[in-house]
Amino acid sequence: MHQVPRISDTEWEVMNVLWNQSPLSAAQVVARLQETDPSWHEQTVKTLLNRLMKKQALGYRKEGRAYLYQPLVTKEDCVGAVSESFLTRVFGGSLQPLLAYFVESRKLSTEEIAELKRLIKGKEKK
Amino acid sequence: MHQVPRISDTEWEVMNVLWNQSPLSAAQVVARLQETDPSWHEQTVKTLLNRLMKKQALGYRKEGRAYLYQPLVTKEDCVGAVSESFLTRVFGGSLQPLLAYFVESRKLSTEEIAELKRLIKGKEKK
DNA sequence: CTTGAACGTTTACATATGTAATTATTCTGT
DNA sequence: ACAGAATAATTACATATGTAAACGTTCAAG
Repeated sequence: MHQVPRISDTEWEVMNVLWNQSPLSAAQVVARLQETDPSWHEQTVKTLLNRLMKKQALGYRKEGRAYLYQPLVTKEDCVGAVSESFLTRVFGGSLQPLLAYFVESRKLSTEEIAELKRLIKGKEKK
Repeated sequence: MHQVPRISDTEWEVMNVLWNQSPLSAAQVVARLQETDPSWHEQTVKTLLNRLMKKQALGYRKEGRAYLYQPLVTKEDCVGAVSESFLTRVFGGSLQPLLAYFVESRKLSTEEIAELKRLIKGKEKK
């Protein structure tokens, strides 16, 4: 588990695109983001890409005129870091209250419940 | 579910103290925080209390020379807001991956597993 | 009454974040 | 070779955040 840079809310959206597929050019990243939210501004995305490079969260290779960006940190590592912090801050570090909260928080489909049971069964085995 | 102000990481620590017990004076809040982390600085806490008041997250009543602070927002509302944002940002809004991640992330005691099953059973009923 | 402790208020300051505009560079077509 | 389009780099700027110091006020003890 490597140490990961702190990634802000909007930066997460950019990273999510690149974790989903990479490498991508800036224009492609912009296009992906605009698919779900047309209000994304080209320059804003460029700024975020640059900041993420400074943080060593992204790298790039030149491809003609454009850069192709790609993650230097895994999503798993970042999810781990931010989840840990979330768990600590909001639920005092105790897993049970967190799980209770989310399980209670919304409807779960029958399949989701089945899946969850399966997961728990897996833990039990150990 | 009221709208809640955005509460930063360090502000959460202060709010947690006051959600746990209130009203408390600034000095008492400082003391509580220092119990778990002696590096808390008096002035830092005062600043955070002030910012939280500006945000309408805290209120106070005068008690002689000192203020007694108390939350104006419930922990439930704040947990709801930040959990929603976390779920969206990190797990694309899907509950199942989040639950899977946390269930897998660490050991669960037998009791915790039992408790979890109970929760799930409760959901099933509906 | 004066002084210091206790408490709140104001000011400080670097870094982070959201959101871009402006500028520089470079490929590409004419 | 030059102009325009596409990119990246630089600069901008308000607000948020972490972390306090400095200042003002007031109560309490001498």
